Order: sequence, then C-alpha cells, then structure tokens
Amino acid sequence: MNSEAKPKKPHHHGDLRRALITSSMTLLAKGGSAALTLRRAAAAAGVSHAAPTHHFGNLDGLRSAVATEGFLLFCDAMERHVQAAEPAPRARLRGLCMGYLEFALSHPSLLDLMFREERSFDKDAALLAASTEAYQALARTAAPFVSAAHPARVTEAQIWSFIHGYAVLRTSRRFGQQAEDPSGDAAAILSLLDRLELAPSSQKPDAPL
Amino acid sequence: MNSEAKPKKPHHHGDLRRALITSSMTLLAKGGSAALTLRRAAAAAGVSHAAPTHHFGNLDGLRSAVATEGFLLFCDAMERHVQAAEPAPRARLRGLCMGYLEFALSHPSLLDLMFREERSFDKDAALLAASTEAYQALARTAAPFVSAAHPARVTEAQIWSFIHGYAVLRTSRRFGQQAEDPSGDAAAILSLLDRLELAPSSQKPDAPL
DNA sequence: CACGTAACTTGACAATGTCAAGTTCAGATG
DNA sequence: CATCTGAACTTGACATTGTCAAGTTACGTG
Repeated sequence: MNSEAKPKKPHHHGDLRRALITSSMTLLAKGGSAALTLRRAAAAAGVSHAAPTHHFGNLDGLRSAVATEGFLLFCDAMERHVQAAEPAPRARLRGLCMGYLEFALSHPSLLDLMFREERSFDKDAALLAASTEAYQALARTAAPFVSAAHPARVTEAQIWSFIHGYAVLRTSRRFGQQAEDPSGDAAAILSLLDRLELAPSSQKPDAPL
Repeated sequence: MNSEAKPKKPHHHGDLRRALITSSMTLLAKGGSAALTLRRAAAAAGVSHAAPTHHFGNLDGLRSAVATEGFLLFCDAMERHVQAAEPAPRARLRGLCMGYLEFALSHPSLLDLMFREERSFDKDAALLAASTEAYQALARTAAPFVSAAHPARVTEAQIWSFIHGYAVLRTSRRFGQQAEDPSGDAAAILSLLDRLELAPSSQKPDAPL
C-alpha cells in the first residue's frame, strides 16, 4: 500500500483514517477548500471513492476531522512561540500572537476550515476538545492581564478577536502590501495589545509588547 | 454588453441580473453559502439553469456580484450607525463597530462570502470599488486616532482587525453564551478601543468609548 | 422591414456527495 | 481447526451541480 508505520495492520488498508486526513490536508494546502473532496481524498489514499464514508460518515465529518488535526497544529504553533518567548507576560502574549499568525500564513485554507461558520463543535467531541485546548493556550497567556476591572472572558475575547481578525484579513490579502515576513508589519499592528493593563497581582518588570 | 439599469425592459426578463442577485441573497440567507448555486438562483428567478452565465460568467462571478451588493449594505450599516452616534470621535468609532457587528449578525453568510480567502478584487472593478468604499468609511472614522506615532495604516488595521475578528467569531458562535443583542457583551469587548489615543490635533472633550 | 446580436433555452457531460448492496478478511466462537 | 460475524472496503447507481456548445427568441437599429 503506501505509508504504514504501525506494527499491526488492523484490516485492509492499515490506517486509512489517518491516511485520509493526511491526503486531505495536502489537497487543502495545494488547492484550497474547493479541492478537498471525498473522492479525491480517497483517490490520493489509494482507496475507492466510498471508503471515507465508513470513517467519517460524510464530507462534513471529514472536514471536522481535518479541522481537529488543524487545531492540534494550531495549538502547537502557539505554544511553541510562547515557550520560545521571554517569560514576561507581554512577551509571551506577543509570542502567542506570532504563533497564531505563523499558523494562519502557513495554512490559510486550514484556518478557514477550522473557523467556518457551519463548523459545529457539538457533533464532534474530538474537535471540541482540540479547539478547547487551543482556547486554553490563549487563556493561559492572557491570564496576567485579567483583573476585576477586566474579566477573563472579556480580556480573552479582546485578544482573540484582535489576533484572529488580523490573521484572517492577512491571509485574505486585505491589507495592501505585505511581505511574507510576519515580523514586519505585525509588530506595529500588534502594538495595540501593549495597551492592555497588567493585573496588579502580576506587576513585575515587563518590557512593552 | 451586460449591466442594465435602464427604466425600460431591455430584453426578455426585465432585469435578470438584479433578480439573480436578489434571489441569491435570499438563498444565502436561508441556507448558508452551500445553498447559493447557479441553478437554484436561476430557478428562483424563473429562468433556465444556464441563464446566469450570460450575466456573471460563472459561479464565482455571481458570488462576486453578491459580495459587491453585500459591501454596499455593509457600508450603509456602518455609515448609518456613525451618523446616528454622538459627534465625538470615540462615539463615532463605537458606532462604526456596532454597524459592523449589526451587519455581521444580520447577514453572517454574506459577510463570509465577502471576506472569503479566494475572493479576488482584481477581477471585478465594482467589487473593488464597493469594498474600497467600506474601507474608506472605516478610515474616516479612524482618522482622529491617527498621529505621527500611530500611522493611518496601522491604526486602521488595528481597528479593522479587532472588529472583524470579533464579528467573525461571534457569527461563528465561538464565544460561549451570547444573547442576540449586540449591545450586551459588545460594549465590554469593544472597550479595548478606548485605549486608542486621540491625535493631538483632535483633542476635544470626548467621552470614553 | 430585415437583420444582427444580446438574452435566454435546451441538451449534454464530467465531477461530486450519498446511498444501497455486495465482497473480503481479521478475529472471536464453538 | 472450521465457522461465523461484522468491520472495512468495493462496486454501482442516482441526483445535484458547474460548465460548455448549439439552438431559439425578440429587441433595436439601420
């Protein structure tokens, strides 16, 4: 067949579910959301056109599975950047945003799939879990900016809205020129978050964002 | 030729282009982006399945025309709210954001169509014009917050990113509970924009956002 | 009034999602 | 070890859709 590294082959293919998700992400990356079809994913995995039904039910099930995989990568990108940043809250927040942006620029169609209006988290527990984990990464990094005057939900929504909007508009090329380098304009734009106040409890020496 | 805005009936239907855009917007509102198909729009307008081709070329042409119409409504919603607001810069900015949000909540699928990644403004002059006008509305309202330290492009991108992200995430129901009333949480979230500084030249008495 | 052509119709085809029915095979059961 | 059961896939079919080619209708103009 093709790419099996598992010790045991469950049935026919090996790990078709995994293979379909992988081929789907390739299709998505190469041809945008319109290129992700059940039949093409099946063909790329070397199985018949109806094989994906058994694993995902229908097209939206496949899309949800791909979105779940996307949230894992997304979460990883954010956490990597946060870890690599200086320990100061603002530096960590900037890192989170840069991770967000890096993911968006690297996987624009995947980001779109993950945040489409019709994507329903109620139907897919794994999707809900993965997206919740991503939200937690943001919430953790936002925590030092939470205070009585600025509740967690509000602060989180502010940060999320801002970086999400910027990421989406950039991937849609809605801003004029934009070098492929996220550190260019991004730093200036993201300076809006400099204006978030640190909570009194976490008042330590902290460089501006 | 193509576009007819004449008072007389040009040929067969009357104003098929207009009728197709109208039926498309109804389909979009009722069934989401998947419900907008060439054949259904044609059927709703009472013409044969291939009639839209003559006016829009292909499906993406129809989508662009609908998006153009969307930008006009969008622009109108923002400008109405800005006009209705107090004249102070922060009140006008809050109005703009509320108009943005109102449009997003009223026409979620249309907003999605307008800002999809694959939407290309280079191919459709009317679309480019309508979207530019919407951007100008934002830029005008953002102008009092522009200074040497905060250039126009940066300030505009900050405001746009923030309100766009909030609007998109709300229409995708990404925040927990949300009453259908935009004035509920919105005011607290949008208070981030309170932190924008007024330019020295427009320093007048101004209530907080 | 004739005629050119824009506006629309009819018919066809390939791609796709989905369903129903059949086939193959891993592992449990006796 | 033989059998059986059901999961994993295949095959075939059908409706929907976008798109193209060719034909038809009727507006407006010369």
